[in-house]
Amino acid sequence: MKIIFASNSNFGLMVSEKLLKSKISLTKIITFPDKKIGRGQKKEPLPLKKFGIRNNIPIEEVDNIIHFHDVIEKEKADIVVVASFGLIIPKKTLSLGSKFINIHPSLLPKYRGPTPIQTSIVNGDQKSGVTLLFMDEKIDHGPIIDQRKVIFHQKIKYEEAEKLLAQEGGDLFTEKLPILKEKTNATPQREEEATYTNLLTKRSGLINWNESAKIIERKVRAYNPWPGTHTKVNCKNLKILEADVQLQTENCPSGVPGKLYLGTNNTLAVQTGKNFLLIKKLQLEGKNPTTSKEFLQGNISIIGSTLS
RNA sequence: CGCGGGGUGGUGAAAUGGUAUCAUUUAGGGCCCAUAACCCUGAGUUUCAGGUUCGAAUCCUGACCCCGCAA
Repeated sequence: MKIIFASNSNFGLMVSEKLLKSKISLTKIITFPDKKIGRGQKKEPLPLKKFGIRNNIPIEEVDNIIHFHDVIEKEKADIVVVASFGLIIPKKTLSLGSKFINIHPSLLPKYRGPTPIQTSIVNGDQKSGVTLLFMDEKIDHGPIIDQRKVIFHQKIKYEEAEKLLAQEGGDLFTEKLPILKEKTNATPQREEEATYTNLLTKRSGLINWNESAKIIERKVRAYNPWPGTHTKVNCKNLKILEADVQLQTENCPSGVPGKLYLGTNNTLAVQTGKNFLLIKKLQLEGKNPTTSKEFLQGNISIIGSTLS
């Protein structure tokens, strides 16, 4: 059976790794061409391409939907698996005869769109899941083959959630593969329950200190490593890598949101719209990541200034 | 050659040509019912290779490494 795997994300990479472990052989991987990346603008193959090379899976580098159409037309694969591919596949391509299966890291119809994992963490969901569905021309809209739930613990971070969901997604696909050949039952999504997620930008990670510490702390977990949660101190970029919420008692001093205090155990505490955010790990522009305790050993004078 | 910051005790930072300093750490001692608190004493550092200089962490050249932005 010919299976093509199309993805451009780390999630896709992890799913394909899981499939490899489950002895599912992919006929071809479709991913974006090498991009200029990092300092120095060196061209670097995307992780999924490297994965393909390592495991002797043919790669097709595709960066537009016309080229994608041609590849699908030529290959005549039985199944095309798509996991956060980044291009919207038109009906013309979907009706070429291959079965298009999407692995989406949320419990559809909740969290359609590009950032389901981040959104569920920001919303404080206790559980999420992964959905296997047939694709149609609308985004994350097709009939559902099956779903798996994944429990999110209290302090789950993006990368951990992504890994859990990718593994569960790989398992789910592996399990359903035998019946995908035949006529498969699939349940249409309940349209009235659909919610959508938005694309994140670098700006999404800019912290608004008027928000509550609870929300900011969730964003710290959801948005790292990208776009990262950042703020400015003395005109320099400061990334918040790890944080906690500290409840504010009534007799605690209360200042403008963004103001820095010395917290318990020599950590950095920031006044937010509601309660304090305890910064545990941070990174100043041009510097290595440090714990806030270490950071304060040489930067104690920062206490009292305000983040913006 | 996309733009930029940086490399100083184990860790985080000062010192911009003249005795390398501070915090933390660590060893020992003191105080105390007790302590991660407080006091005293000690330990430990300029990434590497050249160059300029009476003298370099500091200025110049080269190498290696780390990081922010942008993509």
